[in-house]
Amino acid sequence: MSRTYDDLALVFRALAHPVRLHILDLLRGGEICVCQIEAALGKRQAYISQQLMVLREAGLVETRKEGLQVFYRLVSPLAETLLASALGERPVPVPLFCSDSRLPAAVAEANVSGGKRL
Amino acid sequence: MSRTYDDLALVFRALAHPVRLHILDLLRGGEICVCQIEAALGKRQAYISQQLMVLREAGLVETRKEGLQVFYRLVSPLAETLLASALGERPVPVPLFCSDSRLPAAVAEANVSGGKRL
DNA sequence: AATCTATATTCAGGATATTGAATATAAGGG
DNA sequence: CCCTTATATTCAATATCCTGAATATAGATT
Repeated sequence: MSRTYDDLALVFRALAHPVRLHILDLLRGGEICVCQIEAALGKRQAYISQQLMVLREAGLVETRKEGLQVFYRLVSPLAETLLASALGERPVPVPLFCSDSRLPAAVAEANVSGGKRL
Repeated sequence: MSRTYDDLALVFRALAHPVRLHILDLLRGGEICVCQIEAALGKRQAYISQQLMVLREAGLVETRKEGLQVFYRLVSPLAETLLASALGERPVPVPLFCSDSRLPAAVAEANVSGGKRL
């Protein structure tokens, strides 16, 4: 658990970008797919994908494919802790209109978009 | 308490450098002067001063002059929290060979040399 | 197979960060 | 004053990051 300053600097560097911070903040609520990130941020898809690549290479997130969609999730306890310190504790994400536990995507979407559809 | 992602990114960027992280880690033990940082890191003075300038401009540290020496201290609660998360809680700094409270420098130095990381 | 949809990659430019070298300032002591 | 010590700043070269544009891939659908 005793990382070098170099290792830690790499983590901080990955966090040192407003768009990446925004993405990570969304991921704190649980796994979501790229299209949802794209919708939440209102940026071009390719741009989002570039930032996601940075987060992937820094080891902060991992992916899961489901058909055409790719779901991202936080996998770095350190990053989660740092985000909690920087952004505040996030209330437990409670699905607003859908409680089907077989559909993490739908649940996440409901929370991301503020409970739009479904 | 609700900072923008841009504001937070600036803080993370200041932390995203191994030498600056090392300096900040030293400062967690309390106020120390530049010469001590220089000794602890074994880098050129001008280089240390450059990194300190970055930390100053990011609002993470402030200085106090005492004769020829300049003492630096952490002034950002957020940065302190992030450092604690990344580096672990620091034990209360107990001076090893000197308990003279008029000499924060000596106290800090004792902790610096006793708390090697990396 | 052709095509659509979701996501990823490559490329290039400009912007910014890094860091060594040299120099500048500021304060204390003789 | 001059000198020494402690620290800061400037300059320049290189490296890295940022981001738009274009393109590529992989899976689903017809």
